[in-house]
Amino acid sequence: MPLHPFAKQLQEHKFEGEKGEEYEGHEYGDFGDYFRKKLTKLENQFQEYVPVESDLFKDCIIYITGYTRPSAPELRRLINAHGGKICHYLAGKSYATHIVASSLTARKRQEYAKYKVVKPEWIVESINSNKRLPWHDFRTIKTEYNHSISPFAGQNSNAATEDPDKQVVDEQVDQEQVVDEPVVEEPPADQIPVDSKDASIPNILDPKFIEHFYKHSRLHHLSIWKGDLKRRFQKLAAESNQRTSQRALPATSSCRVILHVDFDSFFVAVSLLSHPQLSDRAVCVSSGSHGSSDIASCNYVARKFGVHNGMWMKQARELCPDLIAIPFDFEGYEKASAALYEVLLELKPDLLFPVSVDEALVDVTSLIPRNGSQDEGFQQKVSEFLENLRKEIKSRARVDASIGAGPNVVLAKIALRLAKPNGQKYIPASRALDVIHPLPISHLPGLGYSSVKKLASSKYEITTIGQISSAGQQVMIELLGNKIGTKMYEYSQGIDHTDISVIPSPKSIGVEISWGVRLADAHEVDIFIGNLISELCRRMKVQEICGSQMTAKLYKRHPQAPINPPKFLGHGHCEIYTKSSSVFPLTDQVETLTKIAQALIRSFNCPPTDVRGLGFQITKVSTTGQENTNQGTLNFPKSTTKNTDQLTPQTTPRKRTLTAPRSSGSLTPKKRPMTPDLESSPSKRGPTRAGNAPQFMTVTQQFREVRNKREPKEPKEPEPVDLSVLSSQIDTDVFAELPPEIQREIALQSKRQRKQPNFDPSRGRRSAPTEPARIRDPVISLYKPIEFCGMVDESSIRSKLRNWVRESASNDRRPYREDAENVQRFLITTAAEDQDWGKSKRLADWINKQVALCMGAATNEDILHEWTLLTEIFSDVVRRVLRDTRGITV
DNA sequence: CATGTGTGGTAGC
DNA sequence: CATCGCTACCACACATG
Repeated sequence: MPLHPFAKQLQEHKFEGEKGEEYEGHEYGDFGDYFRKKLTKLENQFQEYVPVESDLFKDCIIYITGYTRPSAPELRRLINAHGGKICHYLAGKSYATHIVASSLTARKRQEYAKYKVVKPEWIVESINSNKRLPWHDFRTIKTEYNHSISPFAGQNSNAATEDPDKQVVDEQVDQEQVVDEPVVEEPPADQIPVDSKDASIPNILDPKFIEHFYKHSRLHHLSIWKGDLKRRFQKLAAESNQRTSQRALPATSSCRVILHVDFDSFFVAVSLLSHPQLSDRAVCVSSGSHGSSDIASCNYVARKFGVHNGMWMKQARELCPDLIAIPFDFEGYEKASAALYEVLLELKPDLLFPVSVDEALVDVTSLIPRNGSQDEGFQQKVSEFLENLRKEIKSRARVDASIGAGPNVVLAKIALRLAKPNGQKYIPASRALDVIHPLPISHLPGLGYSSVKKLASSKYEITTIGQISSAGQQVMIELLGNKIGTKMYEYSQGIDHTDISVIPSPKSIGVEISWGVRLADAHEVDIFIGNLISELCRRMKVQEICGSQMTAKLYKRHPQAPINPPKFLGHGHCEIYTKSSSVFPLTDQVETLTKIAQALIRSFNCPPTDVRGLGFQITKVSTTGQENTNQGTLNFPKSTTKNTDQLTPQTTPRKRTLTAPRSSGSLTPKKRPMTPDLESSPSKRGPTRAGNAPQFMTVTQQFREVRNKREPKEPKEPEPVDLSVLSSQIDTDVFAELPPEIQREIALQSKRQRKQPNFDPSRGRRSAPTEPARIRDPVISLYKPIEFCGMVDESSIRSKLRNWVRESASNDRRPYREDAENVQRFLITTAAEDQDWGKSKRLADWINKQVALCMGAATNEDILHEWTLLTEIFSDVVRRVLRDTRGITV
């Protein structure tokens, strides 16, 4: 029997390194992914092997979406047979030439406005009449939608060619214009009008959406900048520790001088550098001028009207009708930030702890010498120091900075609030209580909106720091809990134990988007998850972080919330759910994490159209980079760099009290290295590992162990198929096509694992026995994966399959991934190639029967369930292949 | 009581 | 038309055995 080239390829295909993964082509749970990829591959193959009947759709790249008649697979077959190409997802705006859809949601109508969106009849009737009919006659979207685009775009870009700023300044034009126009950062005039639609948001399914969103998200930038700074200073600290011996920290905390340095209304100040003529006006930075746009930052002129950060434009306008909005200037922010940190580094402070892109804590104790404890001139010296520092920052960053100073962090922070705008304030320990007690509790770092409200509305009616002090520690604990209560009480006494000498290593890494998320169906949800996880993994690779657990977060539209929230494309009022996976081996692989993520989200059982946001966080992390032991003390060797002391009027050599390093200093190892993988997932531990005294391994070492382990040279341990992941991996197309009872079954499997969001999140429920993504102990045995090399005889195949099922049943074993792969591969080949097409169907049925027979009452329910599901998948894949290769429906 | 999960709060503009 | 509501961490209540 001559092998069809496609079948041959399948037979010979090695599944390792499917997509060029360096390792863990066999990471657990891969089977589901394999299944999905294989189907895609199948379809791609068909594009080449299906006999071409005509050239009708030559050069057409067609995307099919939603329910269609004929079905999507049938349409695919027809299109392929007539010279067209299928596009499996809308990769970019321009990729697909046509979209086939019977109907579209309003949102999709908008999204697809630029495409040729046609009804399936276009395909069918074109084929029937043997010529490509004009697509206009089969439009899904009515004409008006396709018009409005280009005229507007042209107008937009024209407007941008004029210089809006000049106009504004010279003529005092209405602010409304000012608001809009600077927002347009524009390409040169020769830009093609239609293309200047850079402003349009990419399709949510397009990976570009995420890129685009993050590019414009201020909160994203803030977080990323902060992370970058932390890493940078951690590295710096590590280096400085290597070069020099431990440098002693100033003796007691009470005589230290900590600065909290921060730019005034940072974003707006920097953005104003490009609009200097507006600096006396009420100005804010926001991404648009319309009602629901967030105010990221507003200047003090605007603040006088009650405008504040985070407020919506709509409300701000009511308070301050003349408010002017100017656009973000993310590059400018980075530059100003760099200038600030340069200045601070040049100080060579005792410690430098980044708080934010525009904000840092600096220990400058040894830069301001003190003559005895009762130094009358000390305050003056501090004052001069701050003055000079602020001048230097201003001259280098071109933006005003304020500085708060105090003997500890909390006092420095409070002082900063008092210093703003463009000022400085030193709170010496001796005057601390007098200064802070009259202040409102909102001045305390750590008390946000909720806690302030809680304290004020309590029976103690606490509104000032002084009242915290008199209420006492017990009351605070009663109101805020042990830790925070104690801390806030201490703050009220001017006491703070915050240690800025250590920059802790990262404990988690995550991504989240809860804006612009509008998804039509489960398939789209999966695609979006995939894109998010890709982004997450990209960051993990850059940061050299691997992790062993995932927490998924879902924003679900609140049942009573409107479909379209007041904020354009915002998440509106949502119920938020989180769910963690069980622990898995350290990884940073997209495929693995995507599957886990999809399984987690699926478990929420949220209608896809109600999804308003998704987030994923990786925990139990380990860095692959250099040594991960705790460091972060930033000691600056005075000798190695030249001292440009212009900021330190006192040129006295800094005194270095040679006390012993503090217990939390950089030489102190972390309490105990985390052992995420080896502890929590013993199944992945190699047999030899037990004797290895893992407690002496650093995290890094452990990580390397695991990493090496993942690419085993020795015969692999068999891995069970993880059906909770697997089932979630079934292509939604496939899922939709599964018989209802199987769908229910799969849904049930998810339900059984955890509560549904719709339910009251009461805690009383038993937790389910199976967790998603759990890794079971693989049996290390004489296991050899099932093979069918060249087998043709049906009865021998049957007996092989029966033995496989029997043996597994008698060992009460879940299906192993590799077995499942091999069986499925064999079934696909048989279905696609064997002269006797019924054979594949019979074999699938046979497996089904054997499972029913062998996996009796004695079998563990979960295992039985997995086997059952597996057989259903087999049957389904056979059905699909038969239909797609031979047009046979069974 | 040690441990894990889900939720809530905070910070930066 | 709009808009770009992120990220990391800590702390707690509660469940589990």
